[in-house]
Order: sequence, then structure tokens, then C-alpha cells
Amino acid sequence: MAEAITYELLHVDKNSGARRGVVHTPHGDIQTPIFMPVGTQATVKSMSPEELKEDVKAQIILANTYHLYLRPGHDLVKEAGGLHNFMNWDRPILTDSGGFQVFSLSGLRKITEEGVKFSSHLDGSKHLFTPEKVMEIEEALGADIIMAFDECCPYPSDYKYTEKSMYRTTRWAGRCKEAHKTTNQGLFGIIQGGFYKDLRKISAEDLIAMDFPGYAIGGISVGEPKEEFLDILRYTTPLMPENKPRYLMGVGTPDYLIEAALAGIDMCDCVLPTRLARHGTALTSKGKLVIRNATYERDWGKLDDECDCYTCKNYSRAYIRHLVKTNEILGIRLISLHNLRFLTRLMEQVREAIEQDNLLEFREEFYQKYGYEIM
RNA sequence: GUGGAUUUGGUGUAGUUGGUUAACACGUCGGAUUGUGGUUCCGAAGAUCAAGGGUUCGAAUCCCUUACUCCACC
Repeated sequence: MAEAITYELLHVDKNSGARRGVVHTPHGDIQTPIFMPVGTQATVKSMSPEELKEDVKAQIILANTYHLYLRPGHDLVKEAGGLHNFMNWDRPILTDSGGFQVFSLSGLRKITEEGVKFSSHLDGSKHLFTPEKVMEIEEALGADIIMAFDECCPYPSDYKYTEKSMYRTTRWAGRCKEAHKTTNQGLFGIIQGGFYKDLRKISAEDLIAMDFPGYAIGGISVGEPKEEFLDILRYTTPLMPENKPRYLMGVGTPDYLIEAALAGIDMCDCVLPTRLARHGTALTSKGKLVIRNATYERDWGKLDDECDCYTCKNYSRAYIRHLVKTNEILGIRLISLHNLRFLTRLMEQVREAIEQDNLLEFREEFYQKYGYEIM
């Protein structure tokens, strides 16, 4: 039986570990390395699927198991014909497992070997997520790529707890694989182990032995210093199979995306572009731009001179600042569209650079303009 | 004209048995944001308390004069 998700390696940058590839899914191919916009509740906040396709040029989006389970309920989404039909998005979708909510809802949950008991953030009602339950939900949602149920440890976590948690996440991955029945969805395993290399190695080896069609690195980019992020990223990525997609979860900022690609990562996702947009900050080739600042009051230029997006084609900083200051919805939409396009375009440039074996030079130029330092 | 009330950062307000750097909200200015708990979080600037005079060790607070605004009456 053919795998739902397969990876095709096109080219490896001769001067770095970066790889240019294609992930084949039931809803089409995605060109990698790629940035995936997050649409937690079956919508990338403020963006229509048409805008995501035509303006942002997104190839795949994320949705969230935990949120959609609570509302509207996975049974309802299934009844609608799955997420693709429900939200009118015909390209690939990836669902996160709810494992991150185990981390972000700390205080409202209890972790045991069986699974995680949650209190809903909406009404306090009690729920139990087990690997089996999460598979049931993700299968009902119908995404192309589904993530195993894991635990993302906070930073910092001590060795003993991280070790215990990592082994449990591995056991949960086994139960997910056992419970996973659909043939048109690819189940990815998630490597944990916090900031301890020996644990990362064990996690990677044990998961690889289970033969998932793709692997993710979880549990980094959780508030640690950049050196530690890079250290674990550069250590863990080479442990992952070369013939399968490599997904770094929860990243991120432009520099992290470039570093991920350099390390050999294929896929990243992050809420940052849309969250920044809602808070009035734009990403530009010259760094972050807090559009509500007074200095842009009479700035008739575009958000980013180099950007080709709909927002930059049509609207000035002064106008967007006005929209943000007056809390107008269009401000959020225009900046969201721009920020998302900024990152998808960044990854287009990264892919091109890999094809030409010069991602390292691209990083240097990008960092210099943006104001980052190479570490 | 008479009587009463009011006047505190840009705006709206809190602040009396007189007691160190006058509080709050909004606004302004700036920062944050990394597998989204959907207008969030953090910080800063900004008031000689209408003006002048008086009482007092000490006044936004008590007294006097003037001005301003509002209400009522003639």
C-alpha cells in the first residue's frame, strides 16, 4: 500500500545541509523548505482561503485538534466532509495533535500514562485526550498530515522530568501508530527530549524504528536563548531520516526559518505573522516594523519596499497605521496578508538559494539587511 | 442682576476630621509576541490641582477676590 505522504529530495546545497524537496500529499505537492501558516480554528485568522492561495501563495496550512474538538466538534467537521470541505481549502492541511496545548494550558490539565485530562478553556468541562482519542479526532478532521500526541516540556525542565516525558511521548507515538487506521493521512512522529542531546538521540532512534512517514522536532523554540535553540536544532536534524519530511514545530522568526533550512529542515509553522499583525507589527526585509509608532504617521511608503504582496501594492504605512490606531479590522487583514506573504516569499528565496548552492550567502545578506547577527 | 454648584495631566474622573514623590481610565509615546486561550501583555512620558492673595509648621483640601462653565430665580 502506498504511503499517503512521501518525500522527494531534489537537491542538497553543496555548502550547507539545506535540502530542496517536494512533499507529496493527497491534496497536492508542497515545495520545501516551506513555511506553513497556522489556522488553529480552521481559519488563518482574518484571511480567506482565496487570499491564502492567490495573495499569500500558501501551499499548506495548519489546524488544531484541541480547538476543533471543542468547537465545533470533530464529528461535525466529519459530517461536513472533513476540514477541506468545511473550510473550502483544497490544498494540503496538517493538524497539530493538541500536544502543544498540554504545554500551553498548564494549570488546566493533568498528565498520566493513559493521556491528558484537560479542563476546557471555554467552559471548564473535563476532557481526556489519549493517543487513541487524538487519532480518532484527527482522522475525523481529515488533514493530510496528522501529528502524534506528544508532550512539549516547558523551558527549562530538569533532566529527570524531560527523560520521563520523552519516553512517555515515544510510547504515545506507538499507540498513535497502532490506532491510526486511515490510509489517506500521514502520521508524523515528534522527537522530544528537551535540551538534552542524549535524550534527543534516544527519542529520534526509537521513533525512527517505528517507521513514520515523517518526523518533527518538538519542544524547542519555547522561550530558550537562541544558542540553545541552534544547538539542539543542529544536533537533532541530522538524526532524522533523509528520505522523509523533517518538520520543525513552532518556528518562527525569519532568522529561525533560515537557520532551520540550513540545518536541513523541510517544514516550519508559526503563529507569529498573524499574531504580530493583530498587534500592529509588520515583518520587513529591514527588520520588524511597529506600524503604530508615530514615526509612520505621514509615511506614504509601503510596508516593505521589496514586497510583492497585495498590501504593499496598494496601501501606505500611514494608512495602515491609521487603521491599526483606530482598531479597524482591515488593518489586521492587510498586515496579516503582508506578514504571511513575507514569510512565504522568504521561503521561496530560500528554495532558490538552495538550488544555487548559496543559502549561506543568502543568510549573510538577509541578516545584514534585517539587523540579525550570525551565531 | 440674585442665589447655588463646578473648575485636578490631552479627555473623563478619584482624592476633606489639611500631612511625605496627587490616584485611576482612556488617549499619547515606546517595547514584547515563536506546534494561537482572537483588539493581548509590559513599560514610559504627561498636572506648579482655574488665577491671585490669605490662614497654618504644612493647603488640591479652610478663608477672601477674580475668572470660567452649568443650573435655578428675577
